[in-house]
Amino acid sequence: MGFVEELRWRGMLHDMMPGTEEQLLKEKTAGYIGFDPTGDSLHVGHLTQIMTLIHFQNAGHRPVALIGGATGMVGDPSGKSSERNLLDEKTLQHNITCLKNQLAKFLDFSDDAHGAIMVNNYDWFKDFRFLDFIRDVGKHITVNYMMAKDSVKKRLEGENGLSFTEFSYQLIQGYDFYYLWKNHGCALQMGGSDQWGNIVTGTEFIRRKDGGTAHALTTQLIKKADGNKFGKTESGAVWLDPHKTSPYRYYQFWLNASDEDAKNWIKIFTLKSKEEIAALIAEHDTAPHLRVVQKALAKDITIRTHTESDYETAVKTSEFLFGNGSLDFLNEMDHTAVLDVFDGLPQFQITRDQLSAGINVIDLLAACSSVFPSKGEARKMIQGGGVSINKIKISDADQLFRQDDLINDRYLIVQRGKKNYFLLTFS
RNA sequence: GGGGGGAUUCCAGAGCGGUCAAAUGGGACGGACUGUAAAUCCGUUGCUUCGGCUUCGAAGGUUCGAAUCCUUCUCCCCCCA
Repeated sequence: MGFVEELRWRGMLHDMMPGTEEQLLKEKTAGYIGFDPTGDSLHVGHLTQIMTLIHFQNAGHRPVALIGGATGMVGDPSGKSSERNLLDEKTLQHNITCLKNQLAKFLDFSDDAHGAIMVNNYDWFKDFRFLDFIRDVGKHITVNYMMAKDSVKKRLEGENGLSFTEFSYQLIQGYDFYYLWKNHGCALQMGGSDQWGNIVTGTEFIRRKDGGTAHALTTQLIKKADGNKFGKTESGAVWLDPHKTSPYRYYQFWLNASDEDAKNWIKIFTLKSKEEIAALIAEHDTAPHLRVVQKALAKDITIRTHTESDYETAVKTSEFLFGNGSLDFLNEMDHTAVLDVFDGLPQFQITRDQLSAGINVIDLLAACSSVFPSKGEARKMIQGGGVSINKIKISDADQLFRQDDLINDRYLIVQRGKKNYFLLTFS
């Protein structure tokens, strides 16, 4: 199956320039996607682009990951983002290394014909002088053309205006495409559908400057079925870096997908075949409460993002917390095993001697630990029936905890709401 | 350079000199119902030793009393040159 066809049945394809599919079927092609190194980790929002590159590579083409060391400094007006800060060289270098390591988990960066490569546009922009740029690049694209872009138009009509820096973003990205086309034979740029305008500026620039042909392909932006933004949870973005988002949380994020979302996402974020997915969905529909699609989705992505054993720990933890695992289970485990199960959950250390007089729940949760940011909030939540300790709902805001309330002689398991667990360790 | 408008609690956005910790909507969080779904309904959404305390761009001032009036400053937007 061709690359485009693959994206199509998976529901990932948004738009492409005429001739793109023909080009890809005709010969092995290099294609790129840009990533901004604004942070030291990618998050699930980037996963669509990563999957696109994986499919691209699997179809026998050469994926190019462009790290936007230069563009990241400028800020793409396509988002609602305002001006970005310049990253210093050191941070940038650090971020690039981190991103590369993450991408290397998903793509094959070996040296063969379709091995992925990674480039940084800072390399060709850092010595590009302003006068050279406006003469060699700016000359070929009219302002009229640039102003017609939706991203620009929106900002022009909006309240906040648009700085020249941001306005010039599409030229910079356009030049990237030209550079890769010229030097790496890169004939295709891919990206989210919000990148269409920027990508097309690139193909246009290539045509006007060198009379060359290049192609554009965009993918669907992922949204949740209820219209909310994909990839955000109460604790912020869901990162691929296990230190920022633990494998347990990562697993939970996918497991919590609604039925509708899971059925779409399993096509997008796993490499499972059409038949496999159809079978899973059919199975799911006969017994929706078992959530086989969510489980398959979460398993597949967790393993590919992290490791098999991370996945197993996440499942074990989930089963204990959400299943009917009794506290005896924990009491029987040794300390290290307990810590293993709770790996990835927020933990707080509290000194043991505070227990002798008994600690009030409110103090325990708001002062001794940061389960709640303030006592008032802790109290309100308890009154609202949203707090459990050791799986027992707290009904009295003045309840005291003592030595013998501890599990395994050192732990308290705090539950805020149904899904948020915290481990308090006394030492 | 000239003229005009604006800055309010996470966001958007009301706010008459007292009854404003500040309408309303969104978001977020919690509860009920469930399948750790969706939809729906309900509650909470500055801090508190529950007496109060600190908030409405910043600093001063007028008042018994100011988010609301005055002065200066900072920032933002729009229009004209």
